[in-house]
Amino acid sequence: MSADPKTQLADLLRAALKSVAPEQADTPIHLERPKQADHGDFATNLALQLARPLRRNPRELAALLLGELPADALVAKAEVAGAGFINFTLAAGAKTAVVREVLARGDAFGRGVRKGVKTQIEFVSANPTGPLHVGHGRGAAYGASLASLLEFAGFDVTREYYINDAGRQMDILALSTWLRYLAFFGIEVPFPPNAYQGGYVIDMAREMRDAHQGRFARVTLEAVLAGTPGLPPRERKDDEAKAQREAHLDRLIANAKQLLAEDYAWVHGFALNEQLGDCREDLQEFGVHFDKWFSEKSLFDTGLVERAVAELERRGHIYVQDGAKWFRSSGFGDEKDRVVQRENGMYTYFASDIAYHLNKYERGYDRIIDIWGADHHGYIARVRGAVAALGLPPDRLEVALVQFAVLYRNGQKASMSTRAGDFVTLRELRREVGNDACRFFYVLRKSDQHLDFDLDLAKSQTNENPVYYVQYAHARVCSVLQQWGGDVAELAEVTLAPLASERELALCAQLGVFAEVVQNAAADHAPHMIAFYLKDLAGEFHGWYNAERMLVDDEAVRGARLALACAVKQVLASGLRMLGVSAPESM
RNA sequence: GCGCCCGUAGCUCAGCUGGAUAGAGUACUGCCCUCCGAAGGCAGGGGUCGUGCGUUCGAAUCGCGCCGGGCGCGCCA
Repeated sequence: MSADPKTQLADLLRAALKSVAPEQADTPIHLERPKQADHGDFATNLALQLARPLRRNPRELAALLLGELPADALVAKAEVAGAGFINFTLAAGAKTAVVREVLARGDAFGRGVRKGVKTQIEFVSANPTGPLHVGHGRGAAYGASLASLLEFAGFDVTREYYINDAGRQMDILALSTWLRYLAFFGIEVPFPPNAYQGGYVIDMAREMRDAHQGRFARVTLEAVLAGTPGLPPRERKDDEAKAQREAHLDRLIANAKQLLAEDYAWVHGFALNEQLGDCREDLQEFGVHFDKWFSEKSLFDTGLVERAVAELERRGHIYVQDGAKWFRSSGFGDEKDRVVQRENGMYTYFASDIAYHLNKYERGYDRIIDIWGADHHGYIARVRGAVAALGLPPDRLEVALVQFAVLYRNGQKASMSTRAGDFVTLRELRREVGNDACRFFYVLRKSDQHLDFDLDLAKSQTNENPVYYVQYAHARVCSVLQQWGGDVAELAEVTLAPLASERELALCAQLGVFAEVVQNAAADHAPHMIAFYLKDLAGEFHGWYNAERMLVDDEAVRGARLALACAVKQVLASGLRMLGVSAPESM
């Protein structure tokens, strides 16, 4: 298979460059697609770049380069323009050739060849303490799309979810569930305002009661509350009151562990499994798949957390102060040092995260991509620092930040606190808007850009969602092909000479950039570029569709046009697939 | 206070890593279904790219200073 026009042109230019200026033969050759049609199909600023080192007029250099350009059937016209650009117009045959290539390669068209680059992507990783909300949804849609995109670009991708099953938040969930459960047996412990308020907690408590009756209720109100500092008045919002509420909660947890003894692990595990199961189901319905669910707790069970901290210590990056162990992250680009092991002997979340990243490296990934909420950006320096301190190459670790989605309802910001139980869940959103619109909408802007998610708009005006525009183009092609009724496979052999109108050639050019868009989007971690590309491609198609008929009597014209439409359909399907959006045959 | 992100059409956003006359969608105006799907197309108005310097052949894009907005700065996770 011949190389694509862009590489061929670059080769021709390289040859010309070598004879015009051998000493500058390494100058990178940049070819771009001009915005204006009369600037041809490709343009290069090579002469402008050479002007400075060679101390020569750029237009003269451009003319010299053109003089030395080897003749090739690919190029129909090449001319010097503007300040010293060289504009190329391709032969019509070179432009339409992409149609045959798409039809020949099918799903594989546009795929990159970087096989063997092991890439791990970790995303969502929400605490399993309640339903996923709209913010998690964005991380899920972004991560899943990026993973598919990288895979399409040729990387060997593993998708991973990190389960925070070892921390205080899980204890709070277990406690919350237990307190709701106790209420069924007349033990009415005042429900702490900083425990999980959501109705799903009561549902879990009810399940516990139905399955186990009073097994976990052989306690008294006094015993549950023993030693707690009590709750400050609701209206108090000062730091002291907050600290007291947290202390109250911690004491309740301690009491629960003591009173339930071995049953505490059961309650904890029950709540975890319920929420994790719900989360998995939710993501699966959303078309988001994971290859591995990695437990934070397992890092403790296998002793990796201990080993990671010990390794940092061995390398001299740990010191003790105020009874706690500190990692000297300030020596690795962080703004200050961080605690890894508390005064009470407990490891911090940071410690297990160091261990987790050590584990990722030990599994031998070439690229490790973490997708975090943008509020974690202050966390990057310390994790990267820890990686470096462990003697691992920090360049392999890439962090992509996803800004929160801010919900608007009736023009008002909607609250999204999980603990308050007042938020819109991903599941609710999916049911209202549909998975396709949801996935597309989420990746329609750069991930590090704030997303104003207007619920009313997304719910009530689904027909205006751009996803339908792209899907409609796909369905239209399917519809025409069906009415034609011929053998699609034969279209791959058809002569493409009848494709000559401006619209048809522009459409071919659009198909031709697909592989490039994929590579750029992959390099930038930017699946939104795929979404925008699809919108553009669909737009070109709709315009053409309205201007020309495909099912005409002239067999040659009909064949060529159907072949083009078929190629468009293929690329639309490939792109939509990357974004986790369906490509319907009819709608 | 320090750090990161952002400021482009009335609104929501792109802008291919420095290129030629800054683009879509939406909204507004006027057209196009006896015609493969009108969830579509065509045409039109709409801009000091927050702002001021600088870097160079050339800046929405790179650097610095302001102005405005978001987020983060725990022995929480």
